Amino acid sequence: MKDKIMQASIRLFDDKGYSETSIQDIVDYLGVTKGSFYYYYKSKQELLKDIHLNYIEGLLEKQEQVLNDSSKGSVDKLYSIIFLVISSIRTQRQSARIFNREGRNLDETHTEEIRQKRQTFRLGFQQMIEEGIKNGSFKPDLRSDILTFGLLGMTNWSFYWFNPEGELSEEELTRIYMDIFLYGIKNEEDGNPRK
Amino acid sequence: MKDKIMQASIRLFDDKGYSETSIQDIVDYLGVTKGSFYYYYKSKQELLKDIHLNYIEGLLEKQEQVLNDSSKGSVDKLYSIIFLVISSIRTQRQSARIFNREGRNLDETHTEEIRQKRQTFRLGFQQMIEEGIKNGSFKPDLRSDILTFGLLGMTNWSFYWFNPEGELSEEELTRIYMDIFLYGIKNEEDGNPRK
Amino acid sequence: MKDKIMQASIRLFDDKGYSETSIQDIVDYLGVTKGSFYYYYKSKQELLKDIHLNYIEGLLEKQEQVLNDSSKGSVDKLYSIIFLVISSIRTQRQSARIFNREGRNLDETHTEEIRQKRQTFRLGFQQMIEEGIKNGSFKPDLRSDILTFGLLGMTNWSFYWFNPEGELSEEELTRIYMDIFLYGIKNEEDGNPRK
Amino acid sequence: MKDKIMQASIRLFDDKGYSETSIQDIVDYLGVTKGSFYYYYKSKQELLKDIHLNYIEGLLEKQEQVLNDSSKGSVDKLYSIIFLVISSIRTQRQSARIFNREGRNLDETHTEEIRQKRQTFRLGFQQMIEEGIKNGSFKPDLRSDILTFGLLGMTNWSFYWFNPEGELSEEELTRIYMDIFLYGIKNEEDGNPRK
DNA sequence: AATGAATGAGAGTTCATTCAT
DNA sequence: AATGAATGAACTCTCATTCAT
Repeated sequence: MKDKIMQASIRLFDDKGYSETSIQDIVDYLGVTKGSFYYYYKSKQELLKDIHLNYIEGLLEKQEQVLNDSSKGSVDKLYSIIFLVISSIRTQRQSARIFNREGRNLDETHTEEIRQKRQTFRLGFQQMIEEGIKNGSFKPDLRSDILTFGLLGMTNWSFYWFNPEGELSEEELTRIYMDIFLYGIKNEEDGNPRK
Repeated sequence: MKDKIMQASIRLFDDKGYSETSIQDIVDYLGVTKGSFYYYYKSKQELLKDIHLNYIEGLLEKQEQVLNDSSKGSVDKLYSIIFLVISSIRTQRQSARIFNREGRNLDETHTEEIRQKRQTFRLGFQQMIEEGIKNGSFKPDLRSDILTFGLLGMTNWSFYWFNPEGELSEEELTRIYMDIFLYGIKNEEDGNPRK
Repeated sequence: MKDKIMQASIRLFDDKGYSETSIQDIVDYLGVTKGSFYYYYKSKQELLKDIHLNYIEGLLEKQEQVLNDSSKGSVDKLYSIIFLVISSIRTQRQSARIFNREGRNLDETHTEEIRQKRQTFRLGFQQMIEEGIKNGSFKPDLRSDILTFGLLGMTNWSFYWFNPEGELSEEELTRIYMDIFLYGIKNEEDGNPRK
Repeated sequence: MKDKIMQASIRLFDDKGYSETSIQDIVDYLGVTKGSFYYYYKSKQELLKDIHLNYIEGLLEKQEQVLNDSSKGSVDKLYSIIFLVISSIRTQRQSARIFNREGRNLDETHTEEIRQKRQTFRLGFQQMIEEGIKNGSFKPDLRSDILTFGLLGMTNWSFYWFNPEGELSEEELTRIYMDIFLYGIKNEEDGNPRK
């Protein structure tokens, strides 16, 4: 039941927003009563916190696996992490959007906890890029911090438009992103190089 | 007064969220009473709609100027639009974040209107890229739609981390984004090309 | 209106108890709506606090007048304070009972404030008795503190049984209490003194 | 277990109040579950009723012993009953306070039963005083009813301030009360008799 | 142009109680 | 003898909105 409540809430929070979704909405959706909700969750806040933790901890775990995979080079790791995010759209889109939009509604205690895990993810990404720079995979003069923000912006934005059931597969999208990031979009053979 | 209400609301909506900000919060902030608010705005909704329209229409206008500037090549236009967005962070950050987060709270009538203007902006961007492909500035095999989403994701995300008062100027950030997008991050001189 | 709410609440709180009286009960009694209540009072707590302060401050004021009246001897002052309390039963019975029963439901901040004023009243009483001992009106070996508690117990208890509309007037009750306290109940002329 | 529930409840009801104490509070305090509570008590009401009956019946029993002790004169009986109440503060303070504060929360059926026993106690007290008047121990012109209310007020109030572990023993307090009641506080040797 | 009083619907939460196991 | 899941009614409080002035 506790899990059913969370699943329903994720759907509704993503759809209408955390504040706009009432406990009544959630329990109506499940055909139970408000008392039931409060049997499993101390408050609406706690539910939101659980959704956040669930999401970010899952993401961190998967990221770690990629980063610690010594069989992969930097380019492969980059691919894997981007793919990791993109492929999570299918299963985690709603959680991810809640994660990115509703953090403000967490209370102070959890805001900080979540903020730190979010940062851990970003810094893990960034370190991987710095490694790639050191080992010569990536250009030497890159701003790894900004590049990280840029990559995350690009992938995170995908949660708002990419449809994994559509014409483009997750692998293809990841490939396209990689091509852009690795080689750029400038046509060097147009006779007006670096115009 | 009407404008003062909007400015206060933008600040508060960005800070706490639309639903979490009460009319009382707004009028307290200004030291007036609720009656005043309703003298100028029919409803909270209408205020939100005005904030949305204000933002997107300003953006569209500026975009048009760039797109219609026949003195600029595709690369320059790309630079200008990215710079347009980045430099709006200083003056429009709060509006932009509200625009990207609170659209859900518009009523059906305005949802559609805003959605279309948002799309107009995106398609304008996309067309510019397609032109660049046609005229040989950009690589021929690019997916202009996805590239547009990617670029927008990158720039829009900047609203959440970039500090225009910080060590990095708006021009520098735009330059860095351009370098990444135009030439990529792969180090081709590492002896292991396209590893 | 604010005052009407307080008067209604005093009646209801005394009748059913603070916790057992809902805001709904109060506004139903007055034929208004819950919103009205919260227009005048920030919370149910605040209302309770106001009732407490109203009561104890009124009492302290009247006590001060008696204590500062230099035309009165100690016995007269004793009479006056007892009469003060007894005669307040007619107009303040409900407030007094709330004051004595519901202090627990105040929040910490106000608990302390009220506790101090309550103590001020008691210590004022006690000092008056000590004066009477010093000036020879009362017996020299009395425990003024315990006597004060005893007197207060006796008078406060009256709020639960004395009916000012009944056969006994306020003056008569005060007189009876005075007689007991001044001269005791023991019949010294019974041939078996101090049996 | 049933008794442990009652003991825990007495502590909590006295501390926070009947309405403010939830069944959950009680069972948490004991480390059991709500089901257990309802195995032993039909309802929260029933528990409150049991606490009331327990208290008043114990008191009545002890009172009866005193009243029926033909070896005691009226003054001794008075002493014994006051001592009975004062000494019950140590063991029964919490029950007594609940008894005096929470009667309102009993349902109609039990309100009446309790009211009658409470009255029986008071009338027993009063009769004893009337006997003392008849047999010449007490002054002939006393209002026994009011005197009884006064005595009870004085002793009952002690439940809110007297600390049996403090500097004053139960015997001493009773003695002080007796002195006041028997002989009064007026100093007859001050040269201004009955001033 | 602005106020202050009032509304009414709905929010999150608590809680005594029931019942199958 | 005791549990844990579930209920449903009631509770305090919030808030967008209205309207006479």
